Amino acid sequence: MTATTPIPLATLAGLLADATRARFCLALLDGRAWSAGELARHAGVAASTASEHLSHLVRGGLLVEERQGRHRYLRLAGPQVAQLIEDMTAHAERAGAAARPPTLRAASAAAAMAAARTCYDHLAGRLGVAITDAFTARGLLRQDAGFALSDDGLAWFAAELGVALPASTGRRPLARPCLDWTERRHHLAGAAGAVLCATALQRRWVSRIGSGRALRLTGAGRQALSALLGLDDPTGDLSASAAGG
Amino acid sequence: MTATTPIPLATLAGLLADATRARFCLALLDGRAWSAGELARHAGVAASTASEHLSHLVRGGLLVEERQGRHRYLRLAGPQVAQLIEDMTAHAERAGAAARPPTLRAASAAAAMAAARTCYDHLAGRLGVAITDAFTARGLLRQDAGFALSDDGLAWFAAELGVALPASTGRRPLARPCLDWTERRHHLAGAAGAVLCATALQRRWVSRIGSGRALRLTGAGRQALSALLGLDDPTGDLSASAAGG
DNA sequence: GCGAGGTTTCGGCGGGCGCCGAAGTGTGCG
DNA sequence: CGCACACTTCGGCGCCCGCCGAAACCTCGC
Repeated sequence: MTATTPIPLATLAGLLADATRARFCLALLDGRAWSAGELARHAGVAASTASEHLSHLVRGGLLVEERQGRHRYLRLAGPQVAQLIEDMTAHAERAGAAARPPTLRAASAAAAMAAARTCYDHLAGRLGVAITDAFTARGLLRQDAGFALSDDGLAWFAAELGVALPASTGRRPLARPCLDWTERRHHLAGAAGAVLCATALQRRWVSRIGSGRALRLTGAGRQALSALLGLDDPTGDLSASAAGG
Repeated sequence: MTATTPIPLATLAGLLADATRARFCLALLDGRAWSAGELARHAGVAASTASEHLSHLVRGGLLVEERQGRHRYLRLAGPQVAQLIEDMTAHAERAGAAARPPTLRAASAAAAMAAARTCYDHLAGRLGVAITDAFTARGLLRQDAGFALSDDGLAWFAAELGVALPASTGRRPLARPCLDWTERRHHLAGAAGAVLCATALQRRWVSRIGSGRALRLTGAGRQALSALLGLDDPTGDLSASAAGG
């Protein structure tokens, strides 16, 4: 009878408060669509359990589904949802980093993620931060009074990268900061970040490692980043070669 | 024995997934410190229940406590936490706005909140959005390639408002967009937004209504906004005087 | 030092919810 | 047309956790 008002904040948080549902959302942060079965296996639960969770997440507006034959494919509902989950992860990592088992066998996977990965539709990790720093150092991105591309930065996409940025008409900002939870600094997100990431994948500057979010920087990528942004050793591998494990 | 890895995202979300804890955090969004008893009464639970919830939230890093004599005062742990909760509220409102009882008696309180309120330490509601629009229209704020104050905008704070902006050295950005969940558009947040809100309160341009987040625009406030930003009717009251309920 | 009032700890209760396996539905392939 | 497979629905189980009241603890003021 205590039908207290639902509190939308609590309802939304409840969707992410379960470990299995959170695992689903984190997996989907790679921006691609997964089938229900893939997600179930990934999270280590029965298909029936996953099915109910996924319906729950779709109803809550965090995921969208696309049915093809006997498959049900699921994606994050959009960049805003991805941003929210990334933000929450960043906060959670900050708070929980202290009380955590220092290392598990999967440390090598974590190392690959820390070097370079996608963050929904843009670049993250040391690579993403290094690119953002290079943008800032060359005056293409200004972070002193907010976070915005300069006129030079807008021109760079057309003249140097050779791709068109979407018009700023939509609700999505051209540039926005996204907190990198391994580097604990901001990297470039928004429509410009998405264009940059898509271009890098398309031109094989980076390639996906396995089926996850981790990326490998290719030789062509190193050359391109050096030529376009004067960026050498973008993932910090050279200077870190003497670091022990 | 299925000691699945804790999943920090789920842990964080779990803190906000309970209606009572969420109510606490939403109340604390006014940026001030509440005593444990005040929060318990506000949420309608026993003091013992509140006590445990609050310890939980402090342990999780969302709240910080300050003990004075027999009182325990609680605040949000910082602007980042406030931002996260605001973001989640915005998302939740967007998703849940459809299936909601259209109106309850507290509609007048909601109306006051929609007109003008604080959002942790900056201005929100129609007032906050109108000020942000005025900034943009006068070239003080650029939203076309991100979200940043222009050089004119930086000068405005010193020359027109007559207050110093904090150096951009800290981790906190000078300007950032904050999604307004009543207007569904961005308003100005960050250090500049905080300075503006603090100045408005200090100079009595706005005053708090009761003990909540809602604000009333004073006559002095109308004059100041008109003189400084060419902004008339910042809360839309004049044009809305014929709107039925 | 004693009472009043704010806060915390402790049991105990109850509901909600995540889990599974089994059975049911729908799709694709041979 | 029937099997295989992906997914969904349905019961049932068990645990987690939020709730309360009683009692202890602490601080203040007299």
